Amino acid sequence: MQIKELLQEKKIKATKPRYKIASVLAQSSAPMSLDEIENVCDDIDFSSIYRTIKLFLQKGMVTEHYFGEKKAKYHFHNESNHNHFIKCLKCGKLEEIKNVCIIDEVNKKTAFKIIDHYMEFTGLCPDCSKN
Amino acid sequence: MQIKELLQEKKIKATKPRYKIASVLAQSSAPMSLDEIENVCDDIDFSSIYRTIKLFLQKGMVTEHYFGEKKAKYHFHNESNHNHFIKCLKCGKLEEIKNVCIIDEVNKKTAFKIIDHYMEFTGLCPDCSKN
DNA sequence: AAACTAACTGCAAGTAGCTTGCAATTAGTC
DNA sequence: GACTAATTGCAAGCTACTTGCAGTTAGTTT
Repeated sequence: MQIKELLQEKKIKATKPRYKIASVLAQSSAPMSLDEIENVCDDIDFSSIYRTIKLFLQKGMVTEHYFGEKKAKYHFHNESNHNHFIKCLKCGKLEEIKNVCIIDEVNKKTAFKIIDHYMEFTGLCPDCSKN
Repeated sequence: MQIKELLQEKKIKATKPRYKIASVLAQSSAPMSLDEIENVCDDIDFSSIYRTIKLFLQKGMVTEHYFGEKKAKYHFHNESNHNHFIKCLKCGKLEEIKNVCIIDEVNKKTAFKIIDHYMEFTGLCPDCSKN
């Protein structure tokens, strides 16, 4: 789906900053922090990036994660992307894990009504486990 | 295991602040933030709590988590505790999920060598899903 | 297509949650 | 009980957001 149509669908006024931030996030396979977005969009003020991301979060366009760090990272949300990542202890690389589903098992173990979930795995990527 | 013996085993000088912080964490089933610890240990300076927690982290006595928040929470680590939590969207209550294991499945899906993992589920606890 | 206006942006100042330097204090050894 | 290296409290500093406000802009109305 094109960014323009997505913003229309979500009833978000399509300003230049929003268009650019959405494009950058949509094209990044790895979750990005606010200042990583700022580095790419150096013509946009940090506070505007911050407010745009908050808006995208409310609209369900991005998800927010803390990969064992105090800095939040944001990931463009779509059907094919299920928000399970694995992070390399050595180089910090984040990679998505697809088709892993544990919801049914968790549902059996708890009386909570599960609405969302998030998993984080840490290890060594193939390159780092060699050396 | 007694706190005193644990500190000895980890070769940590058993000062009063450390003893108290370890006791508080060991007795709490829910992960605690630094200022939640400070509220209970109001005679201990915040910076000492901070440094003690960093030490406990290095020694593998506690684990650090961000439950979709920018504030870190710390959880006493032991064999019976496997670090999978579920958080109520409405009241924020955190509850531990036991005996959920997905590591084998993730191992099949990725070339990473998995060293640690962490899962977070969000939903409504039984009380909150009633109202 | 120019005027209108409600929403958005940049700038600057403010806050929360950590993080560190240093002098006074203390646990564990001698 | 004296010694000393490690730990603590205090205060200052830093990082990552967060907010108020006046100028600007997208989308509608004329």
